[in-house]
Amino acid sequence: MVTSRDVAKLAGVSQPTVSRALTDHPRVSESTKKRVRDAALALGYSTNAIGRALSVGRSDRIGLVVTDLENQFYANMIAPLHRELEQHGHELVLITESPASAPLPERVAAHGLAGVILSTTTVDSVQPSRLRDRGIPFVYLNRTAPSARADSVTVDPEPGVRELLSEAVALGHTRIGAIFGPRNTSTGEQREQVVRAVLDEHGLALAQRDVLHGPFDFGTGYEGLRTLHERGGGPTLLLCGNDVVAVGALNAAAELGVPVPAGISIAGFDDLPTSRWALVRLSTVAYDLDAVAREAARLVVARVAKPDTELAHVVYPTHYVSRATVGGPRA
Amino acid sequence: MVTSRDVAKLAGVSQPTVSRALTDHPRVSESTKKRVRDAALALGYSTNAIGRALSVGRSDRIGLVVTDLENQFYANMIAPLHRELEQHGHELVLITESPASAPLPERVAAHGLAGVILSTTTVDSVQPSRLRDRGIPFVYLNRTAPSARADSVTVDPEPGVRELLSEAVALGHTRIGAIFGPRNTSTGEQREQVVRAVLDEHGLALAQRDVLHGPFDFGTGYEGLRTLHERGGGPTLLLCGNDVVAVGALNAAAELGVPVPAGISIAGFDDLPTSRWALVRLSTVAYDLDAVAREAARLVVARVAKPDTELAHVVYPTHYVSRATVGGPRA
DNA sequence: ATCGGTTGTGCATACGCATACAGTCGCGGT
DNA sequence: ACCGCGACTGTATGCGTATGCACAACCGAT
Repeated sequence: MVTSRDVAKLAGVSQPTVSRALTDHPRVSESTKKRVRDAALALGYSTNAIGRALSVGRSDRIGLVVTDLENQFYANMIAPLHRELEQHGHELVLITESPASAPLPERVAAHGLAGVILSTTTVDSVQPSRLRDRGIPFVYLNRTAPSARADSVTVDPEPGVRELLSEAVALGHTRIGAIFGPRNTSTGEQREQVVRAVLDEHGLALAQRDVLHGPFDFGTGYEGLRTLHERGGGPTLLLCGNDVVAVGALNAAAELGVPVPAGISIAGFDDLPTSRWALVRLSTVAYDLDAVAREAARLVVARVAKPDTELAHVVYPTHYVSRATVGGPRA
Repeated sequence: MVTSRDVAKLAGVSQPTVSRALTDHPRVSESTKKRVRDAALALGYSTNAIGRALSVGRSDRIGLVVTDLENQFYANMIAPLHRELEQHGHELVLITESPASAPLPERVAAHGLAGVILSTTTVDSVQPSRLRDRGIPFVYLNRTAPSARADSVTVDPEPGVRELLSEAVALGHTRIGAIFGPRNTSTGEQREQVVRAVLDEHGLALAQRDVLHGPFDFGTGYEGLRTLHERGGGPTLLLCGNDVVAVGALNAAAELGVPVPAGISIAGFDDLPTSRWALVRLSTVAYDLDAVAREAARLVVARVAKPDTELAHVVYPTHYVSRATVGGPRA
């Protein structure tokens, strides 16, 4: 392995000078900088991230903590996050919150992460307060936790939900059901509250029996629609906690031979790329998923660089995208 | 930050003893081990990965190098890879081969990765020989490069393709087209060769005008089907380089109002989870994607632990899964 | 010519951990 | 009683980089 000392020898300078030259320290003359750079290039040297991390006390690695990597929602977050972090010279480390393994704060500290992006659904599992105790910057992505003071980037469901329900009401839907996300989730609860509030404005309410809850995954939507179908005479419009759930419902409907939207209308939330497929054409409450992810990346990076600046709470708007899965209620 | 020295002080031993106790060194008495463990627990200590990595000369981090994180194929690899690596005490770092940034070997070395899983489509971009020069273990996932001696886990297209084409011929298809993967790809080339060979056994051949090539992405399938459709009178069965391409074609067909399989049959390769959706029901050449990914993870881990053991080339079989997108040829 | 100030570089050291080596202690055998 | 050996544990050091500090060289001003 070629070290900065090797470069130093070749360039005829000391090791610290190599370090300074390569980090563009102002107190190094241009001529030495050039000599050092040439030597580094000749030897194929690139500074050892581990040594650097140990020396400066932190790495350039950002952890992304998610509940479930299989989930399409998280899968779609990874690419934009990675791109943005890479541009800032950081790398992305994936972490899942498996209850089996060590508590997250310990794992994060042990891995020497510079910062963490929390995008888990369940609120308490990561013990954010203990993260703060350890001085590890973290940012909430698509969820918040008021008690834990940290940057966050979230989405405001209201405009999108308002548009969606206006259209639904105009189409004549009165019996509306929902498959919401898990109850202990800020995202899930917020979406549920907004839906109920906006429905209330229209003089409508969700019947108890038309409301289901479950994790934000395919199975929740799939099983949910089957449950409602078995009961018979269910809602004419089914609001889903997110697109993954909605697609699960859509697939169950297809299997059961229930036409969408003629038999039942289905709406989602998130506007994932798959929802735009001609095979899916999911009507959904949309927002700029890539921008949200990139913003989270920017926030951690900024927080890592300057831990004591004012907290940022970025909120993205939503809008309704009407495609093919919401139509008039069945006769 | 709590260090091993803090633990040492609390436990009344020296720092090296802490290190040895926590790594379960045989020459440390059970009583001191217990005292050290208790002290560590009391202080919430976990060994600093950076310090450890610098000391032992390598980290426990495995890099996954992919062409395109957006691609569903890679997205589906990540979860099983992560799980398997985590079980072995390694973590997963994502790396994309962006031509813009530094050459991969330098980046890998700089990040201090213990090993690398190469799952890029293009063969030469990563310069595997230079990886070997630097002594960084790497493993090929879903591709090979005969010149570079390294472990690999691949898939044998033949049994699946054979089943697929038997069924297609039995159904009466004679005019068969294909959208293959990129030409400079081991996976793409292999699949193409096998298809041509098996077709040849049936006395069939691909007409030049019915064969397209392109990257393994949605757009390739989408544009490909549109191109064939515009020309008119195309093949009755379209073989796609992988499921992502096939789904692209499927969506184009849906937009164009071409019924599948009545208007055209479409087959894929990989059997991604989305291909099983009731909305998709893609007939495809399948293999155990999770097992392939996990095997790759196991191979790097083993290679990192013992760099000089014999090379492993694991090949998984394929089989054909007949769902809804392949039927008899149009009249 | 002398001196304060600036510029550029080297020296020493620290980061947290692991490990080769040296040392201590206690035990059993003669 | 002495020696030797094994069982533990401490000391010293190294991994590769960054950085505070000291120092040398040089500049311009008096």
